[in-house]
Amino acid sequence: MRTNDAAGRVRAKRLPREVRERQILDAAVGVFSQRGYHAASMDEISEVADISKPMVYAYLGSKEDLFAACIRREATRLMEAIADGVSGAGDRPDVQLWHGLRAFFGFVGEYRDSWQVLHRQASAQGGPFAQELLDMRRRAVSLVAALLLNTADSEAATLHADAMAAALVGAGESLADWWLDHPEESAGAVAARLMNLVWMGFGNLVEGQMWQPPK
Amino acid sequence: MRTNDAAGRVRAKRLPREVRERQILDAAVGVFSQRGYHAASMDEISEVADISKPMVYAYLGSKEDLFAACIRREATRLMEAIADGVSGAGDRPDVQLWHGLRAFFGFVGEYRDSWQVLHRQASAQGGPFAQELLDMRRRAVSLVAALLLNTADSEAATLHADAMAAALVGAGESLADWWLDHPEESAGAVAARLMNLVWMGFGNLVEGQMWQPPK
DNA sequence: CAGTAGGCTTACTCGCGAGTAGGTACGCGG
DNA sequence: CCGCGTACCTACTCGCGAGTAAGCCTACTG
Repeated sequence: MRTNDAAGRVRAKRLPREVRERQILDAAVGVFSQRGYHAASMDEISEVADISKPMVYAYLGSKEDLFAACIRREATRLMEAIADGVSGAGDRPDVQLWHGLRAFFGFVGEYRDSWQVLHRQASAQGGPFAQELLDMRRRAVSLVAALLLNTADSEAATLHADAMAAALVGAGESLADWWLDHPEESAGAVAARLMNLVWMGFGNLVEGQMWQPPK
Repeated sequence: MRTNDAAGRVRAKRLPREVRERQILDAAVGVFSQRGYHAASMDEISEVADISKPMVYAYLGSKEDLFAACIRREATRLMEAIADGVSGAGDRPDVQLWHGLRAFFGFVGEYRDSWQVLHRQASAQGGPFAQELLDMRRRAVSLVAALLLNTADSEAATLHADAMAAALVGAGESLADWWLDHPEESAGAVAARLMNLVWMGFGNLVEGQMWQPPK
C-alpha cells in the first residue's frame, strides 16, 4: 500500500524489518562517507533512508551502534571480495597477490562510499568503533603478510613481512585515493601499477638483493 | 606578574600576543589530534592553552580558522623538514629519496600529534580546510614524482611517475602508522624498510623489467 | 470480529558547544 | 595622575542534534 507524505512524495509503507535495515544502512553509509561521523546527523540519515528517526533507533540503536554496523557490513564485503579474488588464483604467490589487488581495486571502484567510510572516517575516530575497523585492516595486513611469507622463508623476508605488508596496504589505499582523481584508468590497470611496484621490489628482496645507503 | 585561578593553579598573565598564539596552536594540535575535529571543543582547547575562550576567538578566529592554522603550521614544518633532508643529499636520486624518507620518518617520530592532525583528521574533513592539507600532500607527491622522473626518462617511468609517487607517499603514511605499534625501531630502520621495497622495485622498472600477469 | 503486535509517526526534552556581550585589570605615554 | 588601549575574564545566548514519550494504523490470529 502507498500514501503521500507532507511533501507529496510517495512513500512505501509497512515494509518488513529486514528491508528497512538495509535501507537505513545504505543511507548511513552514504551520509557518513559524505559528511564524516560527527557531522552526519541522525535526522539526515533517517531522511535519506525515507523513514522516521525513531525507527532508526528501534532497529539499529544509537549513532555509535549504527556506525559500527556500517563498518562491519562494508568491511565484511571488502574482505569477502578480496578472499574470493585470491581463492581462485592457483598457488603462485605473485598471481595470488595480483588477484587480490584486482579484487581490492574492483571493490573500491564499485563502492566508493563504502571505501570512504572504511578508510577515512573509521580510522579518524578514536572511539570504540574504530577498533572494529582496525581489526579488519589488521586481518588484511596479516593476509598479505602470509602471502609474502609464502614467496620465500629467507630470514630477510621474514623480518620484513609484516612491515612490508603494512606498507603495501597503505600504498594500495593511497593509490585508491589517487585513482579517484584519475577515473580513466581501469581497476586492472591500477592494480597492475601497484603490482609492478611491489612485486619487482619483492622479487629482488627475495633473492637477497638489498638497497644499501651510501657510507 | 602572577595570580591564582579558581583551582589554585598558578597562571601567567599579560603575555604578548605571539606567545599566546603559539600556546593556543600547540594546545589545538594536541586536542584535535586526540579527539578529532568535530569532537574537539573550543572550551577544551582554551583550557589546555591555559587561557579563556574569547582570547582564542580574538587571536585565531573561528574553529575552522583555528584548524586551518594548525594544518598550515604543521604541514609547513613537515615539508621544511623533508626539503632540508633532501637538499643536503647530493644528486644521486636514490640517496635523495633516502634522505627524504629519513627526514619524513624523523618528523613523524618526533611530532606524533602533528602527524595525527595532518594525516588522519585533515583528510577526513570534507570542509575547505582539507584543501589546505591536500595541497600540501599534492606538493609532497609532486616532489617525489619529480625525483622519480630523475631516475630515468624512459617512457615507462614517465607514465608511472605520479601514480607511483602517490603509492609511495601512501606506503610511507601507512608505514608511519605501523611504526606507532613498533616503537622499538629507529626512524632510520623504518625508512630503510620502505627504501628497500620501493627502490629495488623501481630499480627493476627503470631497467625495463615489468611484472606480467599470466595469460 | 476482537485483540494484539509490530511498523510507523509527530512532537517533544535536554545538554553541549560555538560564538559573544560587556565588562575588569594593568601598563604606558603624557 | 589621567586617559586609553590592550590583555583578559565571567557569564551569558542560542541553535543543533541525540535520543524519547506516547501513541496511531493496519495486517494477521484465533
